[in-house]
Amino acid sequence: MIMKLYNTMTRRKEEFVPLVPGEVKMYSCGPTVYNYFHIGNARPFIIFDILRNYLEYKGYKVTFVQNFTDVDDKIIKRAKEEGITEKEVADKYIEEYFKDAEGLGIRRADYHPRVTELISDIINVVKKIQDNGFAYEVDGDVYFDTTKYREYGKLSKQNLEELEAGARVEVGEHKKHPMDFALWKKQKPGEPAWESPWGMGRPGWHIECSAMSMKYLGETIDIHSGGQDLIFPHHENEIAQSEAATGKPFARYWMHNGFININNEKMSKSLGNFFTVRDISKMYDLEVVRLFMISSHYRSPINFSKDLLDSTKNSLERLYIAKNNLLHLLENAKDRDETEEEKALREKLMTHKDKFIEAMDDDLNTADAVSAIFDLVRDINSNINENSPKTLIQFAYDLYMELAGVLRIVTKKEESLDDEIEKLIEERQKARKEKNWALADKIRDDLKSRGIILEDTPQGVKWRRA
RNA sequence: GGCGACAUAGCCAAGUGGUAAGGCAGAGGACUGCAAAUCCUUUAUUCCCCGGUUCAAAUCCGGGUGUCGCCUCCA
Repeated sequence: MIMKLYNTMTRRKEEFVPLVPGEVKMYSCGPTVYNYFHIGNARPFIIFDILRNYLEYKGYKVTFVQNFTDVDDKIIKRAKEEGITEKEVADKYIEEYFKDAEGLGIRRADYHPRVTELISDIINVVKKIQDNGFAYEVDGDVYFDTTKYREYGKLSKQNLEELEAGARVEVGEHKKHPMDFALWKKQKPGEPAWESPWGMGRPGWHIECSAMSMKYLGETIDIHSGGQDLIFPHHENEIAQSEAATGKPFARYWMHNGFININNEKMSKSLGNFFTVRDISKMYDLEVVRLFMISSHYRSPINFSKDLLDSTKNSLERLYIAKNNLLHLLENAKDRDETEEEKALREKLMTHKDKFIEAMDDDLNTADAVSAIFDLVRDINSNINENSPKTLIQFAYDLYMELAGVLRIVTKKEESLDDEIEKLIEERQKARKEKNWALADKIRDDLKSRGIILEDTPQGVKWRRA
């Protein structure tokens, strides 16, 4: 079936048909690496990682690019504060990005370009724009001339006059129009700079994404994504620059995720409701955060709180218990032919996969996809037990892991126990055989206080971590 | 002023014309030596309010109300 995606450009769900059949080229705006990334940054990283996975699951060859902005005012400021170089700041937080991203189950992109590595490519794009008559230089700064680009505002559905009314013009800027923006910024004392046809300077903020997208994916790409706040001005400017440079459409589908609020308020440092993923990782397994993010639709605004994470943690627990039950059943399963009824069960379980795919095809409705997994889990729990044949258990397990794998949840393996605890469990089993319930319960309570929960099942004792 | 989003049970959240998914929390039951896990039952005559269209609306239209966001760095 054909997938539908909501395209910000047309404000409609559209059938997704890539430019080259079977191949998808996607670019997602990445972090400015001056700090640990926060829970709001995490949302697009997770969502578009899942989009990428799902497109691959559907059989597309996906090329995915996500940039690191490693030259920018915030990085320069940070470097000055800490008395280290801009590169050291960027290197550190790129490394930290990968740590947190891995915890969240986010795969690395095919390319993670850094601005400082592509300066000459960026300069070339700026030159092209200037050669095409869409940019002008004023004393070492190069600005994009928005009045020359007739379609300016097509993504955010604004026109120049309206924008002008709300615009703020900084003193000392030499722009011809308030909405013009810098492609190249003249060096200021003490700032990192590179040689260019306009003298020493550094790229403006928006140009890097245009240059990187073109370099790794070509002049027209399939999907460009990011947070809703990037629609204007960042993505609007990217479109203007790129199309002014190439004369070709820049991206065919624009996808934007909704914001995360804290108690219905925007997260900001001044309100003191700012959470980095690193902070959260100290209290929760980050897989909980991943499940939380995909439990609602990516375009809806969502609230974030500890209570919501606690609730999600319990949901995830249910999924893990189901997985581990299947593994446990598999260990001692009987080899025998399936009955007609059991064969019919396979069909029933497959209906959940259909629902899953239908949901994902509908503009990445992960909330519905997750509910399909819960439906599958319920059917598995109700119908598969210690009497089920091995082939059926394996089938259920594989199906479950296939769907969970697309979302990259329920990925962790069961850990092993240390010898001391193994011994206590054996001791308890012995006590139970002798009907020494007092001792058996005492051992169970002791283990519980050490974070090990025991369950007595028809196939013997099972354990899990609290 | 311009552009836009959201409002569904105690909480979270799908559904967007055909009679309210799923999760968490709670209650009752089955199972168990007792638990845990699991399963079953139960929790919205109703989807912010008021009109309208329709055989039929949470879903479409009009008008309100409330909350939030972008237009300035921002996911």
